[in-house]
Parts: sequence; C-alpha cells; structure tokens
Amino acid sequence: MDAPPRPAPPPPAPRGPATSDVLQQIMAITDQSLDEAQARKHALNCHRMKPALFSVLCEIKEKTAVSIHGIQEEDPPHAQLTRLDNMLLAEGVSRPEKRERGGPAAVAGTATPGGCPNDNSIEHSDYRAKLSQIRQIYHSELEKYEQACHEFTTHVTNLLREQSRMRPVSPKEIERMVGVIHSKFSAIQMQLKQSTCEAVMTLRSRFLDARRKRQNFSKQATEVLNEYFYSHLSNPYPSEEAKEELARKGGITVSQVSNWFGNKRIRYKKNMRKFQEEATIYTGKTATETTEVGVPGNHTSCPPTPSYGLSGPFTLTSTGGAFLTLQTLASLRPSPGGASLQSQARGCWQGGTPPLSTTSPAGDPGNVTSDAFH
DNA sequence: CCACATGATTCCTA
DNA sequence: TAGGAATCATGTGG
Repeated sequence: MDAPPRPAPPPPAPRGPATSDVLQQIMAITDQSLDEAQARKHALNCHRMKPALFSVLCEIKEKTAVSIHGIQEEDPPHAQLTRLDNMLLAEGVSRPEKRERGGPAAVAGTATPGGCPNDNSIEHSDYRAKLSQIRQIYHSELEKYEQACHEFTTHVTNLLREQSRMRPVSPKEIERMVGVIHSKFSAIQMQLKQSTCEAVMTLRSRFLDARRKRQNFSKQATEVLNEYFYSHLSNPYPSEEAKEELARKGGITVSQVSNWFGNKRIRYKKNMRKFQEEATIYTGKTATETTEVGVPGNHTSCPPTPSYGLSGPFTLTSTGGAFLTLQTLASLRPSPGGASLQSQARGCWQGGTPPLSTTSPAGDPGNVTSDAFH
C-alpha cells in the first residue's frame, strides 16, 4: 500500500541533492553535542551552497511574512494612554518636579493672591509633599521600565542579528519585533500610569477635596481677625488689600479671611449679646494699642489699608465697656459732610442688608475704614 | 457622649 | 461677584 517515502528522489535541478544534503546536516545538528554542533555550524556557514540555500529560505520567509504582517498591529490603546498622560500632566506628576515659590516662606505667608484655589497652607504643603512622593516613585518606575525595555530590545536585536547569520532575518522583521517589545512594555507603563493616577486621585480626595476637614485657626489668626472686626465694627468689610494683609498676618488664606468675616458678621448680628464680651476685649485691646502705636484702628498696622483716622465710633468704643451704647450713638450721630457713612454702613450691615456701594469693600482701601473719616 | 464653637460650603440675591 | 443666610461637618470642652 503505502510505499515508504523515497529517501532521495533524484531531481533534475543541479542543486537538488546538495540542498537536501545541507538540510539533513542541519537536522542532524540537533542530535549532536554543543561542541559538535558548533563545528557543524561553522562548516555549514562555510559551505559553498550556503548562500543558495539561504536565498531559498529568504524567499519562503518573504511569502509567509506577508500573512503575519496582516495579523499584527492595529490596536489603538493610544486614546487611553493619552488620557492618562494628560491627567498626569495636569496633576503635575509628569513634570519632573517644579519648584514652588519660596520654600519655608510659603508656610509662614500663605496668603497668595491669585494662587492656586486650594492653597490651604499646612494642609496644602502636606498634599504637595505626598504628591511629590508619588511623582518620585512614578519617575523612578518609569525609568526602570524604560531601561528594561531598552535592554531587552537591545538583547533581542542582537539575538536576531546573530541569528540572521543562520536564518533569514530581515531588518523589517527585527523592527517588527522591536515594535512588539515596545508595545508590551508600554502596556506595563500604562498600568503604571493608571495606578499613579489612582494614587493621585485618592490623595486629592483625602486632602484637597475633603471639604469639611477643617482646623481651627491659630490664636494669632483669630486675634488679628477679631481685632480688625471690632475695630471696624461699623463697616466690617475689609478690602482685598486688607484681606491679604490679614491673611498674611494670620497665616491663612484670603478666602479663609473672607469666610471668617462672612461667618463673623452673620453670627455677630444674630447674637450681639454673646459677642459683647469679646468686643470689649478687642476694643479695649485696640485702644491700648492705639495709644501705644498711635495709629488707631490699625493695630494690624497693615500698610495697604491705612485705617487711620481716629474713627469716631472706634475711638469711642475703645474706651471699653460702652460698646452697645456706642453703636447706638454711632447710628444716631449726625454725619459731618452729609454722608453718614458709618451710620449707613452700620445700619446696613446690622440691619440685614448689604452695605451701600459707597462703603463697599470693593472700593479703595480707604473706604474700608470709612468709619475713620469722622 | 453631648452641646456648643467654628471653619467651610452651598444657594440665593442684588 | 461679594455678601447674606442656612447648613454641614469637625473640633473642643465638660
């Protein structure tokens, strides 16, 4: 039935027998020891028929390679990678660590007008430290991956080049292999980027977005704010400059100053009786300071908000205990020059309506202390 | 644990 | 857009 395959059919082509001979030798190599194989390899390399055989193999390879080409490539995870990259860039992770304004000074003077909206002094610096940690880890890992990728690529390329002496390996094939390696490594990189993004997000939610996480202000901050508040009781609307100054002095942010004044005004108005004692303390305090420094109403000595002007009501309130009486007095006082700014302001803000535009905090610093004009 | 104090946020208005 | 009012959530003292 089945005739055994003929060992060597005599093909007409002149190189027929030679080819099969070489092939047989190749096959035999696997059965031999390493040294033997090495010697055989060398012999094969020097064989006069080697170039011919090689070209045949190349031809076959060329044909099969086409079908392989179609299979590879065409996977666009680029979109996600771009997203991750953008995210990391936006979070400041991708950048190699940017130095922010003055190191230690940044803690003391955190009032940074026009700064980042989340500039919450200590907490923010803590956040930055953690972010910096993440950044460092990210970059070191990235570097490791890149190095590994490079090493592996070089290794594989060398291997293929080495092999190209034995079998047909086109430069294109090497290129393709390098591409495969790169895509594998970039998949790993993507994972790294993804987990870094997650870490940053967690950090954000823990620090910056923890809205309700609050800390009571330092004593100094509270004092600075209270002093300003009670010395400008007739118009407790600090200008932007005044806020900045208060923020600087209290080691808090401008928005915190705004919050504080907003809360204070409303709580004071709601329960003046409760704040009476506090008012006495601060007005008394400012009074002494006034005599000491000689700049009433400006115990915070904020240059941009020269609330000089021996504010009528303030001068009076500075006598201490007569606080409520003074309020009444102030509101009843006829205003010289027609515009009873202070009574207006006072009447307004305590009466539940916002201050008139004439005394609006948006005005120049001088207006803030409109009570100082009398 | 509770009540109160207080900083922060949200919504609304002028 | 700043400020008022209400509310939330945390800190703090008893």
